[in-house]
Amino acid sequence: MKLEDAAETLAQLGNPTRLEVVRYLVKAGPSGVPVGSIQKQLKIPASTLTHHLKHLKGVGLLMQKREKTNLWCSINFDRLHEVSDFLLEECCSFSLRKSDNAKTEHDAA
Amino acid sequence: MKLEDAAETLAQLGNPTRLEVVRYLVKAGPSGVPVGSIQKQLKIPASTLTHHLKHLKGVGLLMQKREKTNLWCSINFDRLHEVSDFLLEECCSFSLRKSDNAKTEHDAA
DNA sequence: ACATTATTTCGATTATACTAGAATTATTCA
DNA sequence: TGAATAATTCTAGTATAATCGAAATAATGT
Repeated sequence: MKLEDAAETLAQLGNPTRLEVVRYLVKAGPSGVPVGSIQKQLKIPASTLTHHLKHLKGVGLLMQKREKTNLWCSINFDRLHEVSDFLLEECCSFSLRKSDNAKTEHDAA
Repeated sequence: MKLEDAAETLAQLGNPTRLEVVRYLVKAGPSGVPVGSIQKQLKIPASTLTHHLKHLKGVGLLMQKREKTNLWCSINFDRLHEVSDFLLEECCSFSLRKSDNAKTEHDAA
């Protein structure tokens, strides 16, 4: 995952309303929920919700499929994994040596 | 970790310049690097860098300690873990069913 | 076609973020 | 004290984001 993509995805997750939506969708599982259910449950005005869903879809975190009058929303779990992996990849090489202060490998150029 | 805190932290990580700084600091390891080194390496104007460092410090991702004329910056690995854990916690209950997820009929309209 | 329900677009307001040059402050060392 | 280096504050221009009501569109069932 490229840094720019990771940053963009993290930025979209970094909004309390959207993160709440994401959490709700994760709990809903792979089958997802209709837009209207999200709206009623989380009490987000319809136009505001559409706005945020567009953002989430834009970074590939949200998948949608229409069924009758409802538009079902579900989380792209793979994408969510990619992002958290991006953060973990960066720090896991040092996470096992958190107390190791002896080694210094900063390159000053 | 509270949703609001996670959102705020993710928002700070969701800026390309800051994420680049974070990546650089992670690579530098626990001992960290002076502000000036970050500035030269990543070619970020000093005032811009200070601005971003303030943000990262504000959400507890950055630790600083002065030594002589240099202000050494290092990543708070625990904090970084907390954030990625927040994302993982939300999706790990479904992470074993990723193939289900991939199979869902999602039209990329 | 018409009514019903679901969702989106429009539009306007308000707020916050990014950027970076110039001036300033802070720290150390001779 | 004065010079040198390091980092921050000040300031201002520019851009992007969040919010949500009202109107419009889409899809379905009768």
